[in-house]
Amino acid sequence: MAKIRILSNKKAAKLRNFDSPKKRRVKMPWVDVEDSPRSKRKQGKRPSLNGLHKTPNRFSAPNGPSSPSKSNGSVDGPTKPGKSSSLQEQRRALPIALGREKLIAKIRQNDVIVLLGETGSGKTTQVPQYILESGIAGTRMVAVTQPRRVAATSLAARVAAEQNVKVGAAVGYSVRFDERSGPDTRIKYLTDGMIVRELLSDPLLSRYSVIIVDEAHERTLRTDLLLASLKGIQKYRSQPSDAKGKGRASLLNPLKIVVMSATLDAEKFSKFFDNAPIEYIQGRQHPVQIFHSAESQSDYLAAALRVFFQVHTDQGPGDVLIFLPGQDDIESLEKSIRLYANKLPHKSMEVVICPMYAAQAAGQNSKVFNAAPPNTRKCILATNIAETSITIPGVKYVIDTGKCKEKQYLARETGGGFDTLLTKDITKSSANQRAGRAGREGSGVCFRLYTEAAYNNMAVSADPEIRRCSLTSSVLQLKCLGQDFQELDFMDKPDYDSVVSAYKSLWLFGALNNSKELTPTGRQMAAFPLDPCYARIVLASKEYNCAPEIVEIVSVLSASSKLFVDVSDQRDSAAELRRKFRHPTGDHLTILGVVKAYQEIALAENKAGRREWCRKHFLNERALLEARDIRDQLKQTCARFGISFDEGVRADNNNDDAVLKALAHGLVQNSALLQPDGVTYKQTMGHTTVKIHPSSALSDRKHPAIIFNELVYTNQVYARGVSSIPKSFFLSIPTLNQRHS
DNA sequence: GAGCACTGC
Repeated sequence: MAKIRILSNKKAAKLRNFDSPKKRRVKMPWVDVEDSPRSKRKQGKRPSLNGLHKTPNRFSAPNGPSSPSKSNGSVDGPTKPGKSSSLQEQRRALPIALGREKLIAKIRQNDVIVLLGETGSGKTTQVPQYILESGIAGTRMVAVTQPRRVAATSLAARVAAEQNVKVGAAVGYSVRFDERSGPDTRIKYLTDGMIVRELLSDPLLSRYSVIIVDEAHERTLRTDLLLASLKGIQKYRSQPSDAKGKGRASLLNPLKIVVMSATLDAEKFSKFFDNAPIEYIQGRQHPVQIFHSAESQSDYLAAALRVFFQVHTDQGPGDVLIFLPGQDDIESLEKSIRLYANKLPHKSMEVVICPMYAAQAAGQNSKVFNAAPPNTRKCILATNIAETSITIPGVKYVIDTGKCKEKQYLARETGGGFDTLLTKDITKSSANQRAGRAGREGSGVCFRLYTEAAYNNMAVSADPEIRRCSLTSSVLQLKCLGQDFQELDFMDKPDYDSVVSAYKSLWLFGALNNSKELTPTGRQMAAFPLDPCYARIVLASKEYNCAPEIVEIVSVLSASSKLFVDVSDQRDSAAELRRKFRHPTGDHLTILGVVKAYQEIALAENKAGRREWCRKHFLNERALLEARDIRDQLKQTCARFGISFDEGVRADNNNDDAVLKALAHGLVQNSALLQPDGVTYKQTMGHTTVKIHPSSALSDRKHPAIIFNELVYTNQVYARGVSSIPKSFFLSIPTLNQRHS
């Protein structure tokens, strides 16, 4: 069966035309593809092609070239200086250089300014240097925060080169696992998570005289937390010394804040900082011509397929980037494009399809970064990964479905909440960012598979993370600063239920006592760079004497990449190979088994051998390596609290019970009991009925009681990362009845 | 019977 997606109007399942005031008609030489035998349609899922052949697509004319404005995590400005060309010349040629003196004056006069700069304006590399060169920073440091690590490190490298110093000297960076800064460092690029960590040990950020918050429009939870804290810190540091009976504040320079953002929501930042002045910096992005669909598309996959071949057959050279919401759409579109590409006349250009999403195995997407061979067009099918984190060379055409998947935390008054992961319409800011991907190297074209009216109706930017995430970790961090989350002045108020559910979780962990005060346990938990529930598990492992095992497991769970890679066409053989790692109690001990096996291989094999072993077993080595770094970091924190690693991970499995008991301590809220139907489970705390996710080692078995890492609602509520525990374990865990002093 | 993207002294 062909897969038909109905989005809005069932009757509109027939594909509509693209219409244009300019009557821009495009011929579709591939119309005969519709004549492919029906039998072939059965092979694999792919979009409905209803009406595909009937009328040519037409796009409405753009409102002239557009220069999308959201900047991305990569280095602003030219990034490949010729060996001999002068970096200083390049600096002077940047759009921002013209306004240098004015900008310096503005920053000198104001405690806060909001800086709007388009991609390519050079704001992220130049403003810190201007501040330093003008002497505004005094003797302290300039911090530049970034949401992503790669951005922080590559920006530092660029600016160090411009200053003609080594990274770690006058210009440095600080990201997790990697710090390059020293006593001489004056400009420091760091992740927003890192500066929030610094806040915990230095609540006034006394090492800095200027904080530049870059990419503020992304509104990560940590950026919002930082902005809220900065407001208070700034007030405190500008007080006269006797105002609060403490002299300490006056010893510090007043703090200057520069908020850098995309153009769309600058007013909001300005208002938040008492109407701080807004400065605008012209960008230098190549023009991107934008076409909107004349009518809304009920089937974005079919529409994307049509438009791709339209571009492929009618337009000049240049790679095509198609934005899709998720892996299944990518795989399905890949099959369709492959099928129809084979039916093109021989003289046409070849098509190389590059799927791109985060769960891919290492190296699976390497061809995307190589230039396409002669007479070949790359077609990149990507999720949001290509929107900000990865820049793909050669892209001239963007096809934007207007959809993405977004995680949203649904807090409940009882029993904790769960995440939803649903396909949603993108935002204006995201749409502009996607279009901008066509103009990285030259002028480009973006085809939007939605109407101009739909674009105008989009939200300006995504709901800030503070309204979409669990707040448990942030509430705990603020508690360590002696602050209560709900008393802080945030740009957007968090959802009340989320705050309540965060406090409740922390109380259940014993991190807060009955008076909502931080306990010693809570302070210890906050010291771990972990989700609070995992931090609780690590602390519990001391009691049960299984810290080595727990830390291995928690490290893998905390790694950003998934341990098991998914190659959907080899799903069966992958499952077969994984069976030998499968532990009867479930996913947690299965992970431990994989880590142990990898460590044995690591002793016996060289780098290539290890990589081959991972590939053969469908394991993501990147996840294992990242987990190793996390483990080493966690061991250091453990050492501070007397958690011992002397015995190491036991070779036999007779510590399994202890491991499961420790896990249960952090996952109290994530537990469920088998229902009489023998398929679904009911939360022990809360009323949600859940199923075990099919990727779990336990999915095809029945267990009276389970604990799990997370609940995600996609088309059902699934428990992921599941282990079976004896019901009696619940008795040993702190529950609602237990009081904390 | 199925997985948007980031991040942490």
